[in-house]
Amino acid sequence: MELRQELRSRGFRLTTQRRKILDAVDQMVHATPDEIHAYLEERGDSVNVSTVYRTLELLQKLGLVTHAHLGHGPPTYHSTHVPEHVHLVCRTCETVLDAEPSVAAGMVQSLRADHGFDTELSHLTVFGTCSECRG
Amino acid sequence: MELRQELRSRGFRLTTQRRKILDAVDQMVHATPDEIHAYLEERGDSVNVSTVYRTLELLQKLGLVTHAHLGHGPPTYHSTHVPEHVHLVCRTCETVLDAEPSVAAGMVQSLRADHGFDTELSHLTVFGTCSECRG
DNA sequence: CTACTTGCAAACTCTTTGCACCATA
DNA sequence: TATGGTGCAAAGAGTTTGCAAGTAG
Repeated sequence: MELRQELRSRGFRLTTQRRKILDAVDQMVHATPDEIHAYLEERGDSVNVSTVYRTLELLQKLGLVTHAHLGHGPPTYHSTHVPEHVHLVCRTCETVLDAEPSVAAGMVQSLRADHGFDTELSHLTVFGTCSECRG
Repeated sequence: MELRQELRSRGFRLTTQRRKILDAVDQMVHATPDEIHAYLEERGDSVNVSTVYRTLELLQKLGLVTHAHLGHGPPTYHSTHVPEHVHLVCRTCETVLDAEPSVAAGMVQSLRADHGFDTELSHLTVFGTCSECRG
């Protein structure tokens, strides 16, 4: 199990809570800390909120999850098992769509060439209006 | 004065606070509500925090300011007088750079063509690593 | 056993809201 | 002077932290 190894190799312990939280992130695809907490609660796998926050930070340090900011609210986490993608957030209906990283290829190149800036694609959120809401 | 007209035409009043807050946003270029509040405080132009929040929301509705999310924290406001630009945020040193909207032209086209998605460029924040931090 | 983890509760930060008083038009 | 606006204080979300008790290794 990947989780166990990542943890042990850095002196951390594998606990029930850590396994449950990583499972939840894997299954939920896009989830905020609160949503993860609620999800586990529902399934009777109650884990304290502080533990959820501490664990997400740890899993992120281990490279097993990442997060993106999909608007005003709390950050959204996803498993790094899910293929990398760009988030499109509609500011009218709040819907979140995923797009292939390739759409941003040109921008990534320009930013590297013109600004020496190395873009983190999995963290990219594009705000705008979706086709539905453009009418 | 643009502000007065925008307000009056929709039945709002021009108050000292509203003028001060818009001035602050114009001058600070990138600022969170708290920073705006602190900035005014320092200059002896004390305005209550709730008024700062209420006013920013109003100014945004009037199209005089916009905001972007530059990370975990509160949203960052800027005057719409400032030319439209894309934000580059370094996740290592937290620095915020601005880039010309043209870097994203390709992405905007792809998203429109492939997803019918209309990108709001002034709201675009790209996370990554700046040249300094790449070493 | 021992050090790492968790749960709990309290503290904090950011933001919103209700209400009496104030000021613009 | 009639609304609309402000300040204040309190209430709320979301997140962090200190500490005693629990548990993996």
